[in-house]
Formats: sequence, structure tokens, C-alpha cells
Amino acid sequence: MSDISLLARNHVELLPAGGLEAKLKLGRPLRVKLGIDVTSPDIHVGRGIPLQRMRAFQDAGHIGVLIVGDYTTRIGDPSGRSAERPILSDAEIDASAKLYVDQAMQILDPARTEIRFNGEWLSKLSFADVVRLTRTLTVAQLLERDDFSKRIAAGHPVSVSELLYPLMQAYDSVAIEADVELGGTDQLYNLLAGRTVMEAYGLEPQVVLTTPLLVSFDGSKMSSSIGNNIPLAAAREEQFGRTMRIPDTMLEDWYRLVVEGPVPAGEAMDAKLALARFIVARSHGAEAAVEAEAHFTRVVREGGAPEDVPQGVLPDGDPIHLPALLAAAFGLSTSDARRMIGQGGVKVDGTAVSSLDVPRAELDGALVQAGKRRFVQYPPSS
RNA sequence: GCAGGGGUUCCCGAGUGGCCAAAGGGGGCGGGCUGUAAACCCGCUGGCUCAGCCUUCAGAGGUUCGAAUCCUCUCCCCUGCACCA
Repeated sequence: MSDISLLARNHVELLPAGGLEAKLKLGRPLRVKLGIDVTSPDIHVGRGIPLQRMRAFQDAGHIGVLIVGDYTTRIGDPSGRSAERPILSDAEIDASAKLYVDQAMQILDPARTEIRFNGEWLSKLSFADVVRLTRTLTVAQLLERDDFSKRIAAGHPVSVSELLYPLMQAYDSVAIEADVELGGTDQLYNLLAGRTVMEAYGLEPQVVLTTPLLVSFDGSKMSSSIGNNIPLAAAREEQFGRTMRIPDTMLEDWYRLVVEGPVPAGEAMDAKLALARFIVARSHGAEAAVEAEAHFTRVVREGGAPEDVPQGVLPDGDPIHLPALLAAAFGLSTSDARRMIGQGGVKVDGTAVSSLDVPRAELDGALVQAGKRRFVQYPPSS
């Protein structure tokens, strides 16, 4: 019925050995779980990789169960110290969850996806239930987690509530009776904790399948907080440009993990362009990919202005103080703008300017550029 | 609770009375080189119509001509000890 090598393509761990084969022999659609954190409503290409696995299971007739971690997010980090886990309002969480699901559907098959909010069951646990849950793991087991042990070794704080996160995630598997749980390799600990906890609750433990973390253009794993991400919700030009930033040496990994195919023969440049088109097309459609490439060619490769440059309005006065103008147009500080001018990064109609005050006539009807990518057009006064 | 050690600009991390808007690295930005990149080279990196001025070194007071640096209190973190019906 299902080809295991296809389902488990690119996996790093597939545990326990033979577990997936046994599950498939049950002859019913498997419940394949993937948990998502809704702290920021951002799925990026890297986080899309486990989703691609879920899609493969769906295509083979199984059910994808997407767990929205609304409750986990709602609790937040009680110490209030972590910027990564801000406490969000219910409305923010709901909005964020919706965006998240929309993005996930770029990759998933909606007809075979079940969306569940973990508040559904976590909010109903009594304190006694929570204590029962905590009995399923020991402190030593919790501290085994690399992340915790490293932070402790480095003298960084680990709050007790953080120790509960793996337990909450594990309980999700109990609640939905997961057959398989997917995740990045960074989730291995949590996924395995899910097995232990499921067993303690008298369930058949889930099979654990981890996928590699996608290394981004800066050489570290793709992450929203680092800012090296390519969000599935990002604009077409942005997705295209960010993809083109990856070094040629990463092409093989990206093709294997994202496209799930070989790198096309020929120039690295062409392969990268094709990759960028693939990513944009998946999120925005084939036509968007063509437009994004045209934009990239014009702005980045040829150094020209984009097709639709935002219109600006010149302030009163003559001459015009350029730092203030740039600050207003591009959201810079005037100090920043001054630096850019001083370094020859500001052009008016293609010519670098060096003076801080520019006669109004020179700006009237001019195209102003700051750096490579910031443009503003001032319409001629009549 | 007690005893030590800490909290520095986006991040890491120097600085322990003036030469400090604060070393160095990372990241980022601008320029150059180029096939997009990467690599490499140069420069910049708190704010302000900027040869000057203003606001920063957990927070609030204080000492001093002068404080990131000294003192007091507060908050937070770490380590050890103690507590643990």
C-alpha cells in the first residue's frame, strides 16, 4: 500500500526500528501528528519540511493531524523573561493560528488534514491530572535534553515551567492517539517523551520521524528569530531574493529537502533560479514565480529600479534636507541616512549625491535610491 | 534563608573614577569585486538639520568638579550551603 522509503524520505531518525512497518500493517489510515507553536504565525521553508512529510503520508491515504499549540502559547513563560515566548492575548493567538493553518495548507492536503487546538484537552486537566502526567517522566530524564543540559552547563536559567513543555506536547499525542509524530531533529527529545508518556497512559507508542533542519544562507539553521528565514507567507519578490542568497554549495541540500529531487544539470545559477521559482510557485502560484524572477533580474542583477516604486511626497522648503527626507521615506534614522549619503549609497536619478541639502528642483520628479533595494519616486510638481 | 558571583550598546564580550557613545568578535548596513550568491577588500554601525549637542552601561537614590566604574536600597540571574512535615 505505502512505500516506506517515500513516506520516510530524508528522515534522520525513524524510531523504533521496524515501527513504521508495523503501523502500516494495521491496514487503517494512520494518524500522523505535527505540533506547531503559534507564538509567531510564521511557517518558513525549513519548517515546511516536516509538513512535506505529512503531505506524503496524506497522499498515501493517511490522516495529518495538525496540533495548534494555542494552550501552550497561552500559558507563556511565567517568568516573563523569555522574549521568545511572549504571552499573547487570546485574539492574537487565534489570529495567529488561522494564519498558520492557511500557510500550512500551501503544502498539505486540506481534505486529509485534521486541525486540533491543544487547549481542547489541556485546559480540562485538573491539578491531579497534571501531577499524574508529571509522574510519567523523571527529572533526570527531562534534564537529559540537550537544550536543557547545555543551558544549565552554561549557567543559564531553566524555569520549571519549561520542563513542563515536553510533557504537554507528549500529552497531545495521548489525546489524539497519534500513530506517528513528525518533527525536526531538534524535536527528537520531545517526540520520544511522547512515546514514554503514551505508554504510561496505556497506548501504543507513536513512531517518531525526524527531518533535518534546513541550513539557511547564513550557515545556521533557518529560524524566524534569527531572520534568515523564507516565510511561506512572504511576498513573492522577498521569497525569491532570499532564496538567491543561499551559497551555491547549499543547492544540493535544498533540492534534496525542499524540492525532493536532484539538482538540475548545468550552471549553479540556473539551478538556484529554478529553486527560487519552485519556492515562490508553491506559495503564490506559477505566474507569481515568473513575476518574482523578472523583479529579481531587473533590481538585483541589472541594478535597476523595480516596476512599481512607491510614490513619495516632497516636504516644503528649498533646499530639501536629504537625511530627513530619507528618514521619512524609508523609516531610517537621520543618522543612518547621513551615513549612507557619506558612503555613496544614496542616488538621485542614478547619480550618487554627497551633499546633505539638495535643491528642490533636483528632487522634483526624481527617483531616489538608498542602498540597493530602497526606492522612492517623487512625482513632478505641476 | 545564608554566603559568594553576576546584570554593559542588536548578540557575545572587554572596560572597575576622567583619554567612554564605551575595546574585540559576531550580526547588520554602505561601497568595491562579481553570474545571483559565497569568498575577498574598504568603510560604517545610539539619537539629533551633526566640526556641536543630547540620551545610554538592570532600576531608584547618593558621593564627586567628573560615575558604566565608588556607596545605599530595589529587582532579576547563577553557584554553593541550608531547609525539605
